[in-house]
Amino acid sequence: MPELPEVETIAQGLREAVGRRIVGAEVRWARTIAAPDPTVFVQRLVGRRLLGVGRRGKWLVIRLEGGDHLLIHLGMSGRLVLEPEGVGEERYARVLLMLDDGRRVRFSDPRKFGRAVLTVDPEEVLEGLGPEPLGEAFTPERLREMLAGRRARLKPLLLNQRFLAGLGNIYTDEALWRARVHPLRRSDTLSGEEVLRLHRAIREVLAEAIDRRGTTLEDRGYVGADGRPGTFNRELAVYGRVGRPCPRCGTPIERIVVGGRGTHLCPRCQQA
DNA sequence: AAAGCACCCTGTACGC
DNA sequence: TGCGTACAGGGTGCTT
Repeated sequence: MPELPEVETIAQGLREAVGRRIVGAEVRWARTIAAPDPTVFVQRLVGRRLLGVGRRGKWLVIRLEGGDHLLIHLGMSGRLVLEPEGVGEERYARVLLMLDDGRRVRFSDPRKFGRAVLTVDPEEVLEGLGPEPLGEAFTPERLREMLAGRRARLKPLLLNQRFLAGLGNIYTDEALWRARVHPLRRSDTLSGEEVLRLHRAIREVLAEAIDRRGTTLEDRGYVGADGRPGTFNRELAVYGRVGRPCPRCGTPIERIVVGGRGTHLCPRCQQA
């Protein structure tokens, strides 16, 4: 699933197309377009030049000439690929943007959970998001305050985009493992030392994953905008590694369900 | 505020 | 071989 590092990787790849003009657009699955109406969506895109590509949490923010912003959330199975001219059709293509150099931006999404929004005011979509985990404002002290003001279990809290923007199931489990805290720990019970470890773990795991261009699991197919897979899966300590030894202590990794989400942990390193 | 659940989707795994 | 069913998962919305 595309989480912060995957979306960041895609944003970087998409910057390749900055300066190009959209000469055509096609919506093949109307519900992928959250707003405006798909017909209006296409009308407003065509003729616009791409001015910049950014990211906020798991949202991709594409700034367009004329003041519009194309926001894209990849959901679970979304891919955004900048493809050269002459590439064949793809079964799961939901939205296509034709560029003036012949290339196309293809938004593919087998499970149809992804969404695109065209808006002049991105804040309208993004304002509810929590802080950027890699941003300057996300300090250990800030995290301490955030955690102290809540009393939820860590795992669902870290997955909550209104609390912190960008973590998904993979990096939440990896960060908790690195910090050596249990996913069921209540947020307001962490010691100062544990908060520091968690803060550091979140930032390090995300930064390393960006360096590796994200995580591509064998059974799922995330790829960057250039079509290349990420390699952070080689660094995963717990996610999808049930029964395999903890890289730190050798204890077999366990899987529990928290808030309906599969959750991976080392029962020895991460004591409840 | 926290937590549980249904829902949106479909590929895959699994039992028969 | 093929069918039915459960499940995964990000996010939203509703209910308790």
